[in-house]
Amino acid sequence: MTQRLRSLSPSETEILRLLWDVGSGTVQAIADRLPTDRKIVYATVQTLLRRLESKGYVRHRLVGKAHVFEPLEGKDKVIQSAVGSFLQRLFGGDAVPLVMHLARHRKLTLEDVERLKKMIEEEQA
Amino acid sequence: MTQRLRSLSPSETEILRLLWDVGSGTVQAIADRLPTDRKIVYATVQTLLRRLESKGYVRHRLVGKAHVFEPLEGKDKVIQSAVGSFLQRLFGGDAVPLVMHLARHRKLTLEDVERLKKMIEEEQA
DNA sequence: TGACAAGTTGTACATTTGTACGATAATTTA
DNA sequence: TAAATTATCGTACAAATGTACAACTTGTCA
Repeated sequence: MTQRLRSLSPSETEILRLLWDVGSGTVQAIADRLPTDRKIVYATVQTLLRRLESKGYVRHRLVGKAHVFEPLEGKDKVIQSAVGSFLQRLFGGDAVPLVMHLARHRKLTLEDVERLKKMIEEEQA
Repeated sequence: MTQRLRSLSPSETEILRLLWDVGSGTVQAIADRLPTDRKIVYATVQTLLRRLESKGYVRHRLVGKAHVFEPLEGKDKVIQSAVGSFLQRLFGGDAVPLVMHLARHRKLTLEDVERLKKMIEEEQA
């Protein structure tokens, strides 16, 4: 019985994403990938990783003295839940206004949309 | 000097969205629009509206004994900021994986994408 | 072998968040 | 006009969040 996914705070989510990006890494490795304008210290990243671990999203193993963390929960599952609640909160669950917003603010190119279209056509087949 | 937008908590965002939907309304009116599975009482909605007011997102005027709340900040500005930080947190700022996710999970139809495409073409003109 | 560096652990703590009760005031109704 | 209703206001409070210091441990290098 896989224990219910506990909710992720924004900062935790941020850190978890960085971990997905690298696959696995030490506290230091994660801290290094923070955008330069994101000013939190090593110890804070460490705390967030600990919390992610206690919530069951990551685990670590020892490599020498260092803890190497790696994601546990499937990325897609986490994203689905995050996107779902975000969508609910801000748009009542409807994705359309969100993508319209993205388009209006030039976050999507024509090529992106072409790929998107292709993907949906395949899904339907 | 319009004071910096203070951050919105998830619950506050949820309530603010409902207020956008109705344009303006009393605490009761907002509470009534909550999805039935969202179990928070009148008093809680009231607190959230008060907090939204103290953060400068809404204001109220008296109509009889009741407080009628209405949004202050432009919806688009708030959405932009919310979407922006969400995107940053979960996808490092790139909108493409987000829409791909939506497509894969059938949150978007072909017609949606057509409209999207048209919109982008117009934007570019 | 003794000091330095790199890590971890325990702990802390102010703020924000989620949620709501009880008291009070005004309004309607019987 | 007394009772019921409807609202607000002040306040509360536990939990989650964001952020981080200080102490301890262990491996490494001079």
